[in-house]
Amino acid sequence: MDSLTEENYIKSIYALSQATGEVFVSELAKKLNVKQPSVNSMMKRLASKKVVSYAPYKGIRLTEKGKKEALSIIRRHRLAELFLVKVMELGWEEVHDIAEQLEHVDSKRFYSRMDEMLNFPKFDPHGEPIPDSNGKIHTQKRTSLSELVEGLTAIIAAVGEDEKSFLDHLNAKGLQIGDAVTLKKREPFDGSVTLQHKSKKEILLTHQVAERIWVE
Amino acid sequence: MDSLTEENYIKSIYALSQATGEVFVSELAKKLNVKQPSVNSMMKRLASKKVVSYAPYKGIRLTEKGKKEALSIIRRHRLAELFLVKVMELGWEEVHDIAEQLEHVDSKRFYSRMDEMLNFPKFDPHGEPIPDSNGKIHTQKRTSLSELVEGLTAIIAAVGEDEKSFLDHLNAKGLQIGDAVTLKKREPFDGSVTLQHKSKKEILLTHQVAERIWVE
DNA sequence: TTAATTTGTTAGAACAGTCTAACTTTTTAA
DNA sequence: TTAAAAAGTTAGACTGTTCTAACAAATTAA
Ligand SMILES: [Mn+2]
Ligand SMILES: [Mn+2]
Ligand SMILES: [Mn+2]
Ligand SMILES: [Mn+2]
Repeated sequence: MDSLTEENYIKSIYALSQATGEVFVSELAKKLNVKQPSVNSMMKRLASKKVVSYAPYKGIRLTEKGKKEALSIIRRHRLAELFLVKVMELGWEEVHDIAEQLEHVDSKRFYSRMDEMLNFPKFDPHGEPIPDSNGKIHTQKRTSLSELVEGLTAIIAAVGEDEKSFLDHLNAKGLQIGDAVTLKKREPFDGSVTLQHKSKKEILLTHQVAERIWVE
Repeated sequence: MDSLTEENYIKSIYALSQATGEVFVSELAKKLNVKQPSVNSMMKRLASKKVVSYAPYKGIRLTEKGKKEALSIIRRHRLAELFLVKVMELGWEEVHDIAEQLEHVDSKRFYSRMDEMLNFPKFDPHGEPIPDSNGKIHTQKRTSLSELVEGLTAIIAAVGEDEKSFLDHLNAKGLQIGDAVTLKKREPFDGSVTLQHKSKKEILLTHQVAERIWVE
């Protein structure tokens, strides 16, 4: 079994290596708020556990075993988030921090009951896919609001971040998963976008925000 | 804030010092499955945090601050157990181990939602009282089945243990909180008791089991 | 009331996880 | 293509938690 600390490293390695298949020590250190030598010694440990493969001065990659573990942690995190929203009626902006803790609870029963109560859900409250119990995850590629063609209407499918401050911002703008929005105008100067929302209101988002909203 | 390890020490000190107000190093060591010197150094740490008061070779006692912290942990544990039974429909025999983990989750919202969903409950699934959010707990003294007068009928109010093996045994005997039982006979030789149960069945319990069942 | 036993303490080591300082390798830019 | 900057590594120290070995105090039994 992995310690809480090891689980957090594994999860971060998975997240940061999504694009290229590998992460660098410096990136991991920044993400986890530790110094590089800490990452270094943890990589030795995880390599000896066959969770990552890594050669000095080269990028870090998860092994098959490591990927399995990562997906299992992500599954627990996302199931927990959805449970907190659907069953416990907490806001989508407040569940991430609690799920960071619940994901480390060691109990098959706890998670299988969540899964049942939620009727084997496929997406978390932020639109992220929930890996199934075998670690299968279907990642469909989505368009970001920052690249949606002007004049088109699309449905908000996911948000690329679940930090409270970002979600508070979306709450303030009145945007939620599932909402239909029409892209009225994109400013060429700064990439900010004006949306027509079902609420009739016009909503202005900066590029920084728009690029974190995925539509279908 | 206390670490998980510190919280577990505090909870055990509270439990073991219930009767006399103090615990001994040897008792704590046994309960926590550590050696005496480990307890010793943790007591120094907790004393410096003003959580316990303790002088070398004397018993260990919680300070007022320590008692508050203990009751807060116990509240979280028991709320979690009840939540797991009532909301998540797990069995009373399987919730203790999960609650051992959930009690360390740091989130007021998580626990206040549980409290609301359960309608501010007073007892956990094993009949133990749940301290309120100010740390008030009402401990009523109860009679053990091992000292109930022959011929009398009483209601099972609580069980003095929540280990899976013990509760599995009660499940097998068909006993639950709230059940009415009549004490038919107590064997003078070994203290075992025969009960008349609402299910019509006669149930035989050893003294060891009977003394852990509290009735009103 | 002395001796044996039990209980508690100190000293010192170990492991997980982190850090700083110093050094090496790789990458980037002049 | 060399020099500066960035990234990675090693060594060594520190904290939290635990252990074993050795010793001291308190309790119990002879
Ligand atoms: Mn999250
Ligand atoms: Mn999420
Ligand atoms: Mn319990
Ligand atoms: Mn209980």
